[in-house]
Amino acid sequence: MEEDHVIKALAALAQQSRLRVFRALVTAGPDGLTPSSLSDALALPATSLSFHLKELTNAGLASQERQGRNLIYRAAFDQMNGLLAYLTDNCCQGESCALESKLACD
Amino acid sequence: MEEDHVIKALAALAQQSRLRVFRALVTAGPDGLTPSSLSDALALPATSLSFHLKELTNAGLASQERQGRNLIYRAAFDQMNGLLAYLTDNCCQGESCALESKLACD
DNA sequence: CTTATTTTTCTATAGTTCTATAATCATTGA
DNA sequence: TCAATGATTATAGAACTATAGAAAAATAAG
Repeated sequence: MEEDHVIKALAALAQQSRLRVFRALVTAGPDGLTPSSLSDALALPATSLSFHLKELTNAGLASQERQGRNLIYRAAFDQMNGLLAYLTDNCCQGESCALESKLACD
Repeated sequence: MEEDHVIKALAALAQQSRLRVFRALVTAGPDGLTPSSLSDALALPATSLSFHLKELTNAGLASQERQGRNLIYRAAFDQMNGLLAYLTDNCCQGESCALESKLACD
């Protein structure tokens, strides 16, 4: 993943409502969630939720699909993998991070 | 790591100059770097650099120590570990992330 | 003590983000 | 077509963030 893309993804997650939305999408798994169920679960006004879902989508961390009258949002697991890979590779090589992941595999 | 702390750390990294500064600190390892060497390496004005170092420090991702006339900044590897642990545990459980880390250990 | 060096703080400005309200678009069913 | 439901867009104001130059604080050396 490129630096610009990483920054967008980090910025997308660096906000309480969006981090919660993303966690909810991750927990929901491949089935995804509709805005209305997210709105109920997280007690967010629909209009705020829509704003944040758009941010997550623009950052590539969520995808949108229409099913009839509803939209389904899903976490983009591959993007999240890419983000984590970048952070472990580029921001953790100096010391304990690399060490720990090696240890975890012994 | 708590949600608030995670959000601060993500926000601290979600900016080009700061991500670069942090990467440089990580690469430098336990020796750390002075603001002047960072300023040279990244072509950042001292005043901007100071602002961003402060942000990283406030987020707990860097530490500061004085050595005579110079300051030494170091990456906080433990905090970065905590951040990565939170993201893998809370934002990646649904599907491939957990899977991949398991596979990596086989 | 004075001066030079390193780094931070102050101040001002420009730009971005978040939130809420109101209006609009898209889909379904009567 | 018309109304109802699900969701987004538009807009505006408040709060926050980024940048840069000038001034100030901390330290070391002469």
